[in-house]
Amino acid sequence: MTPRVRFAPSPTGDLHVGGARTALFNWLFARKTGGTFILRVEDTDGARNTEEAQRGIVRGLRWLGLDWDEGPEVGGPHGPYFQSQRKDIYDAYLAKLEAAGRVYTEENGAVRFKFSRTAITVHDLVCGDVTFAPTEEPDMTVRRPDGSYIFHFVNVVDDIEMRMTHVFRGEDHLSNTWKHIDLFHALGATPPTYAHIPLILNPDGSKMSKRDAGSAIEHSYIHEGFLPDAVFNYLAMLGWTPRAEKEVLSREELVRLFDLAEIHSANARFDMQKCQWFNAQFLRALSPEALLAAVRPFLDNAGITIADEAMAAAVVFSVKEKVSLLKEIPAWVHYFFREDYPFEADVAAKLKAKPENAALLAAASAAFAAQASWTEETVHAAIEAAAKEAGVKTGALMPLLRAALSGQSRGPGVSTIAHLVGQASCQRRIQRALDAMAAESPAA
RNA sequence: GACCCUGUCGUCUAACUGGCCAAGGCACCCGACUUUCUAUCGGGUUAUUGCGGGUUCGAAUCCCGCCAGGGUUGCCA
Repeated sequence: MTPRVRFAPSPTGDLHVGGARTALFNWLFARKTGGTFILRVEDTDGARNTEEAQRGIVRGLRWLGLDWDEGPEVGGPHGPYFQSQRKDIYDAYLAKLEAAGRVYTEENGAVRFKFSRTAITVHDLVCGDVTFAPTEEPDMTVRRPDGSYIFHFVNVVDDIEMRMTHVFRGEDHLSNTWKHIDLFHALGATPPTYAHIPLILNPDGSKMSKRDAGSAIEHSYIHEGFLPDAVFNYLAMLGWTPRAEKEVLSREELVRLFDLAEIHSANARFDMQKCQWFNAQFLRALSPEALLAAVRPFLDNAGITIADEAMAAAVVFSVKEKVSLLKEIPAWVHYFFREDYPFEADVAAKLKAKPENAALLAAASAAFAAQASWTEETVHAAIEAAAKEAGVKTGALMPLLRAALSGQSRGPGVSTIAHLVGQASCQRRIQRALDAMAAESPAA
């Protein structure tokens, strides 16, 4: 029997890291074993579910590349995949429970499931055998007075109906699993194989909830400029360590290495810095074109207009080792795309620091103007020659040129900047800097 | 409160079925290099493996107790 696993979110809010990680482990298992990954929307609580939340979850899963084989948008033989559309099925299963004498109706109409009140053992792939003593809890409500059904019931019914073989979910469900097993037995079905994976905690060890940093996929990752593969990689390693020499791994490598038995049983704390480190690693591995495509929304958002695609790709590529998040890139490259960039305070001060700076810049400008070929190498050579002729070290001229050409004190190599903005622009940029220096330093 | 899970450097984790100075990544600190850096290179600090007992020649690994964190205990999922 090929494995069938599912991710069953409730659309009450954004896709949460915990949920994303649960989906990811299910996906990894399915892809590893050649099984089927199903997405089922548990929207039985009409009062709390929203259409927008549901779309957000789908968006988040797609962004992470967690494609499902059955579920919303793709269909499948066991649909519908929205619990809100499966009432007839639940009614039928409730009738089974009735026939077996395992339910009773209260005065207000709510229906409760009679627990067997025997010891129940959960055979968990991560936690081992966990035995729960006969319960003293009140019987469990499975249907509300208004006819809608409760999570525990529909979850079990759908796992039976959708032929789930394994159920991998957060450890917060472990304590309730005996109820599900009780239900499976009452319905004459065999429970799936369970694996309860550890929860993700905040850095301080408290429970990570909706509003905590790093909790929402869309807000904390997509909008911040993370790469899907990087988040995928980091999430996979929260609670699991692949047996590999390295930890920066591709999706394919992660699938190949995945082993459910290696998942830890201790909760993991979320480390945003490590997550960003992963992102930096993946960022550097991107080609100029891929990097440009990824950063484009952030460039657009910063009001940067691109005229030359190849040049833009080379530009973002030149700063890829300076950043760890895509959203940081615009601040590093904006001056490449405009010539009215501001001179940062310390940069302006540096330019005016020495009276001879103007002459040095003018010399460099003249050297640039004389260039017949314009490659990074020839530009570099021209700068060195200009410095030598002026009697200063190359290291003295470089910072001045950087300041004049970019208005900033940080960035890619000066030759790279000069080469990318082009010969003509270099002339204009240096002249503009000279003008600014003259205007702001009447005394000199 | 009861029940369940867990407890190795700040953090994520290693350490074959008990056996070499408890290993690595991230973070941090220092140094070097460089035209800049949130880059790169080099080096380094941080753990009596939650605490206390016990078993053993030997325990992070096994047993007991305690403590701490998390979870569950809903007509939420």
